[in-house]
Amino acid sequence: MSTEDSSEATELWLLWKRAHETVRSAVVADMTAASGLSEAELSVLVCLYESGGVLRQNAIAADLGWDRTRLSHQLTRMEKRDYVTRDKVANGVEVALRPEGRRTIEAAGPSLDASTRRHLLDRLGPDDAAALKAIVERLLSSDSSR
Amino acid sequence: MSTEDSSEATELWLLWKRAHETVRSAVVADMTAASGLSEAELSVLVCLYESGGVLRQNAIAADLGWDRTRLSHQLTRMEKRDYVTRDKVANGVEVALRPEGRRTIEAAGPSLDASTRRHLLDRLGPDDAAALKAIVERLLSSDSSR
DNA sequence: AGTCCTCTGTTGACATATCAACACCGCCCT
DNA sequence: AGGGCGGTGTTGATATGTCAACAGAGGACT
Repeated sequence: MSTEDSSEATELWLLWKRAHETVRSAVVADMTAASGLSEAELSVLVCLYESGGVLRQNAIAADLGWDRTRLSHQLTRMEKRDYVTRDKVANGVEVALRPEGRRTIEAAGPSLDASTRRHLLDRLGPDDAAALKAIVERLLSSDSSR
Repeated sequence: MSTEDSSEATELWLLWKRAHETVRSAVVADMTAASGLSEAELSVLVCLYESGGVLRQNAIAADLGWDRTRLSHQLTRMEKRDYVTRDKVANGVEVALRPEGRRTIEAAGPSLDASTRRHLLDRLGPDDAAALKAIVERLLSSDSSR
């Protein structure tokens, strides 16, 4: 860095982005090696799995902070891979985890834990980890667009 | 959220990703409206601009945490839009900001400041902002892959 | 009934990201 | 010289994300 022209807000945003990108690429590389899942597939599968295996499409989008279009395309791809099914239901679409998807996400879980611990949790001390968690939770709860 | 199966590390990572995605989509929407720049173009232009307008391709990739391929494709697109030029130089390629790129990033700066302040800085208190900054800086400085 | 909303999801065109393979250059080594 | 080797960048195929336009269901209003 040299001229340092950004405002405080922009500077924080750029730093945050860079840190996020760094951790993300490391974790994604691990996950691709361990399970063959892409980041997007993993996000959707985790979301479904943690909610018991069935969710409205809309709920997934809200949960991940994705837009409708992106999720729609992603689910189309995941249907082809037998990870999920879609069923029309009153005023929406219900997405359900299929056995292949469940098997895959269950197999990927431990790798994900190890990877996130190595690239994120262990690099922060316990104090920073707790602080970061509190901060992102506050950020999410103050989000007007959800 | 319901069953809560993730480890502490995975849970923190998912929360962080979601918060990042939320802020990102809001900022990107603002920037697209204000300047027509995509997130990727903005990142590269900011990086170049803050370094005085000329950087080795490799340095940009390191600075942004991107991989070579991604940056190469991105620069190809940005050359077509007259934002930057590429020149072969001893052991690498030098990327330079062109007038069109400089003009665009200078015009976008204030919008970016306003947007990041609104969607990030103002949602954190001053304390949280300082804490987040310290955390990401520590994360970045402990990164072994750079 | 009809019309007008809003919410939800889809589609196709296009922008962007990723992966594997390749090309080039400078350096070290013998 | 000749032969590896690591660092740097490119290319094309493919996967993924974004945008604008559309489709359909249901609710509110007259």
